[in-house]
Amino acid sequence: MKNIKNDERLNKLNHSCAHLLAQAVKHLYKDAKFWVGPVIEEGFYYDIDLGDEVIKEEDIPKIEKEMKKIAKDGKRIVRHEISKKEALDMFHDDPYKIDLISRMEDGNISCYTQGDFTDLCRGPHVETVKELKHFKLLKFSGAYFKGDSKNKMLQRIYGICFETAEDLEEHLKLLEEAKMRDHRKIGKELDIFMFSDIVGRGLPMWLPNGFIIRKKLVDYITEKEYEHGYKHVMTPSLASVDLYKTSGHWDHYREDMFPAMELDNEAYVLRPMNCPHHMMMFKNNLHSYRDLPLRIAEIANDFRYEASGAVCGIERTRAFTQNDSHIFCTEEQIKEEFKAVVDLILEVYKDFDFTNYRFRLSLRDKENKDKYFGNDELWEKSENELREVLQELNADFYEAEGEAAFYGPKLDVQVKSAIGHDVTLSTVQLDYQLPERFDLTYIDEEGNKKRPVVIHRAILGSLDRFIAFLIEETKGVFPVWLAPTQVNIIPVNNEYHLTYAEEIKTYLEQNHIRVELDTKDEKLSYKMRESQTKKIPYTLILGDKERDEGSISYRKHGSNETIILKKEDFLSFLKEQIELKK
RNA sequence: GCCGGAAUAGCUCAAUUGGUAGAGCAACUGACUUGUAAUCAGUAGGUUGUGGGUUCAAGUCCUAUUUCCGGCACCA
Repeated sequence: MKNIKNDERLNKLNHSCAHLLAQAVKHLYKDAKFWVGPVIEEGFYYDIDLGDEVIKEEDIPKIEKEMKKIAKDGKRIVRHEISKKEALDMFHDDPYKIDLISRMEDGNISCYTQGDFTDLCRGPHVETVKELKHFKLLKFSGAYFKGDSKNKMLQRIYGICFETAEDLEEHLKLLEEAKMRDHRKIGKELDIFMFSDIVGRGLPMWLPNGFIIRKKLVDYITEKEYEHGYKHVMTPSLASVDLYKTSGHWDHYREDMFPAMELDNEAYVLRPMNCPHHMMMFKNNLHSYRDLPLRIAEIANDFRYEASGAVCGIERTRAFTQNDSHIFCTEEQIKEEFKAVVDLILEVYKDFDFTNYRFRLSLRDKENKDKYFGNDELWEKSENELREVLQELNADFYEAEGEAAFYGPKLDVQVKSAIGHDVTLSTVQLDYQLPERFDLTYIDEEGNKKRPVVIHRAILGSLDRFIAFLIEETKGVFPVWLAPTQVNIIPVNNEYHLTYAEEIKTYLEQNHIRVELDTKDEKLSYKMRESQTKKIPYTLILGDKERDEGSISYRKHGSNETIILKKEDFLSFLKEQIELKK
């Protein structure tokens, strides 16, 4: 999909189109006041204050029509520079513009005028509105002023503009195709998971197909972690409120936890994360510096009372499973351990053929320091440490302020979902705070008590979200080792070939292949179609020929080719693909 | 949580201005006995998310509520 922001010409077109949108809205809503209308990767938007009015679905075509009308009229877009005082005069009755202007420096304030509409803007813009021919308004919604939920909600309209009709059409087609990849759609079609109103919002139930995928992923990552020196543990899905008061989570996230279960003298909560349990596990022993790094891992169920508007399929749920780990190490070991985690992430992504991801160095918001534990010095230090490691790894990354955890900075691995959500798949976090709060210590070479550092990390992140992404990347065509059904057998004729088909089924089953035999009284082509739409990796056709020579003929999903192999050769061919990930 | 929208058969969707809820696929039954993406015929399937209300009459209008969808905010 085209990134509008990265293309100079498209950038101009879309920015100008945002002005065109504003002008059209001004024609239709006399009292409209405008906040900002930036270009984004997906096109542009404009945030508008319509007083008590809100944009409705039926308003969008009207606005679009007015935009076309103005564009056809073909006014020139004229730039003029004004002083700060002139700007303040010009927009004296517009609190939004005054807000912007007051934060600008005198001398380089520019405006753009097209016909009866003038907007404060840096530019650049296209020459005339006539150039804005191939645009579409895509969606609309409320959006908080300055992105703060304490502020008033403005009306936001999204759109996109292209140079040619073909480009626009192509883009709209891609958007449609992306919807077909939506994990919620495929998850339903392939019976991977389900939801139920009466079970509750955001609580996924994994159907047999989904369970196999989860189990295989758990086996995979557990084995991999053993290879990398992790020790797996198991801890309960709830804990006393005191535990979270100690960790600080109670103060920070109380509202986002399921409410406490209060008993006579006790109070428990469903756990929203596993760090505190693992901290206590570390504290269970006296540790020598020789024990470090200690890598405790768990496939852990967690529960978060996510805001109703945040819940999204299995991408964001209220009950989920983390592939979590806490690495307890000395300060000297941070870099090495951090690097090892990044290497592990890369290794895993390679196994899944993931290439569309970006590293994000998530830093604290310097304007809002009270949101975070710890002092400036420690934050500077840990942020620098992560940055240095990334540089040493030659990793391509971007920095994002305000994305850190309250206890430390993070390296997040960001991916885009089919419908365009920017989500975190994997994360590595550096933490000096929880060891302090839990008073964790180890004994160093000189026999002194020292404070360890904790690296929090999740590779598959939450299994749920990981599977959501996996579904969208593969379009439901899972690699053989993960596919719920690996082989589907279709006898040419039930009367003559069923016995042989059953024989092959047993043979494969005894060799741990997940196999189905389709005995339905339907045409071969009908069954082949079903086998393909269910996205089963291999479909076997067994008839006279195969029975007589003890062979199988298979067709790989998505291919038209039929290949005949001895059953033993087919088995080793399958095994090869399955073993690859172990 | 906030703004907007939606909810009809297992699934995907129809149903003029309020006037007897339909289709395709799936399921089931029967016929056909088939070599690589849909064989034919029949049967069954619904308190239109839920609760109130308006009306002679509500899938359709009003209201509350639940869930879902598009964004915003949030994301340990």
